[in-house]
Amino acid sequence: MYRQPAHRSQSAHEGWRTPDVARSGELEALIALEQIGTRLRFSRNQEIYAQGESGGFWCQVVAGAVRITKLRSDGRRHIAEFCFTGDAFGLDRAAEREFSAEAVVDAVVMRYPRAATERLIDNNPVVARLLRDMTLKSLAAAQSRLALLGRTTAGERVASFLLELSERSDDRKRVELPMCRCDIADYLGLTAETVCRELSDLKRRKVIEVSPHSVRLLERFTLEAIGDE
Amino acid sequence: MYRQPAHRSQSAHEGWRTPDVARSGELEALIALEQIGTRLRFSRNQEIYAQGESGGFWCQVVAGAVRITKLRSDGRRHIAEFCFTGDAFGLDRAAEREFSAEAVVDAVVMRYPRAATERLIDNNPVVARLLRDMTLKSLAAAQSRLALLGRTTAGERVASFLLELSERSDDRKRVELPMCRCDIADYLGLTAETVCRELSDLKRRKVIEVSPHSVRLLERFTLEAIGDE
DNA sequence: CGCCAGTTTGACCAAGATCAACGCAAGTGG
DNA sequence: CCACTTGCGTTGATCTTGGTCAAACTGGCG
Repeated sequence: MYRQPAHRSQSAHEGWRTPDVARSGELEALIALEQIGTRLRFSRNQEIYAQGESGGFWCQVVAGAVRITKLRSDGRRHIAEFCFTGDAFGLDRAAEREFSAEAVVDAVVMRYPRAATERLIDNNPVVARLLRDMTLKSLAAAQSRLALLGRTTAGERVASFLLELSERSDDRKRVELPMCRCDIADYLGLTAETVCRELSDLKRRKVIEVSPHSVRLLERFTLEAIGDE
Repeated sequence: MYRQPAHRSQSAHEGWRTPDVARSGELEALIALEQIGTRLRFSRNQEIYAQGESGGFWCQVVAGAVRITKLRSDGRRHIAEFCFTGDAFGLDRAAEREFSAEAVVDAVVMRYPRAATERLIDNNPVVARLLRDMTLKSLAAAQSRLALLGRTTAGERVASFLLELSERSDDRKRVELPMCRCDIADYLGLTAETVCRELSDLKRRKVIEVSPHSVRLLERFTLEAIGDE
């Protein structure tokens, strides 16, 4: 999995970097993309786009966190994805949005119009590759989450959620939880109460320390044993 | 969702067609792709590629059905996807395969080497677009399945599974089930027994008729009511 | 200080898993 | 051709996990 560098810039380019050596033309591609994009600011719980809207653009998180959610007619909510700095979202090209996107905390987002992006793609293979890599990354993430939701216990889900966040954290031992418990629950297919209980259980077993918006990982190894199994 | 034409050819191009008018250069793109591909035949339950292998190629189903599975160390299995005629699979470009692919029934598959595909992509925007469309389609499918696995009851899962298959079936009222009950169970995150019970329940309520490898939809409307809700 | 949203904990309940038995059709070998 | 096996499918009885409901707690913030 792609790791964030320890020192982050606030540049809109953040997250575009690939682990391998940059290919020729990549910088130009990034500049071209930045030129068609708009930088936007959203406050906590503000909607970025809504389920059912037409999707004339896609986005990338510059700072903060975004949740991609689906609300069912009976009120049940599902969170498909949490997006952090560097993550792209809203790439799908369906006629209308299947999901809505909301800021979990105050966030900065680059928004790219789809039509202009298409033109760039057709004229610049490097842009095409960037976009495809991002899409493939989303696909891989979605598929590994499918395996998680399909066949795992509540404990396993919570453990691998913490590990997933810690992979993306600056400090491997400390995980920030910008979202509330019911967001986590809707992401993991559990209830907020069960998430609480599993966190408390891990706390009782001295695997983690818990506070409402952050967790300290005391025994990563134990967590991994729970999460993989 | 994209519907199969009523009359199918056995051409490797099957499934490439898009609902809108073909873009210029599309035929050339398809021919170029076909030239780098190999046509392969697999028998029931035969492995197409294995979890952990290096993924130097991607595939497309020409005939039959393929399941994309992940086996966990403790024996629990998860099926990420069933692929039918026209579906692409193994697109991800990770160092090694996260999932394995197996023929559900005897199947014909086109296999495309990744390196040659990359060259085509860089030289031909139409090929790039085709590949990206397929990837986006897989992504959309994975995300809507996430919502399904996250927050639904056994009955809802079975109902929407039947509807999903009927969307892709020639005869809207008759669904073929090439896979066994435990495949369905591993796909829906249930047990084979629960799948059976839900099917029996729908049968009892005269919504469907069931035989081991096919289902007749008597009351599609009821099924939709169960599936959406 | 008191309020409020979010978190935590407990008691109870139900959906679905597990375990077990049986049915049934397609091989297989004598 | 018929016993026997084998792999699925179906059904029932019981148990467990996690959901539901309710109440107490906590930390920010006006």
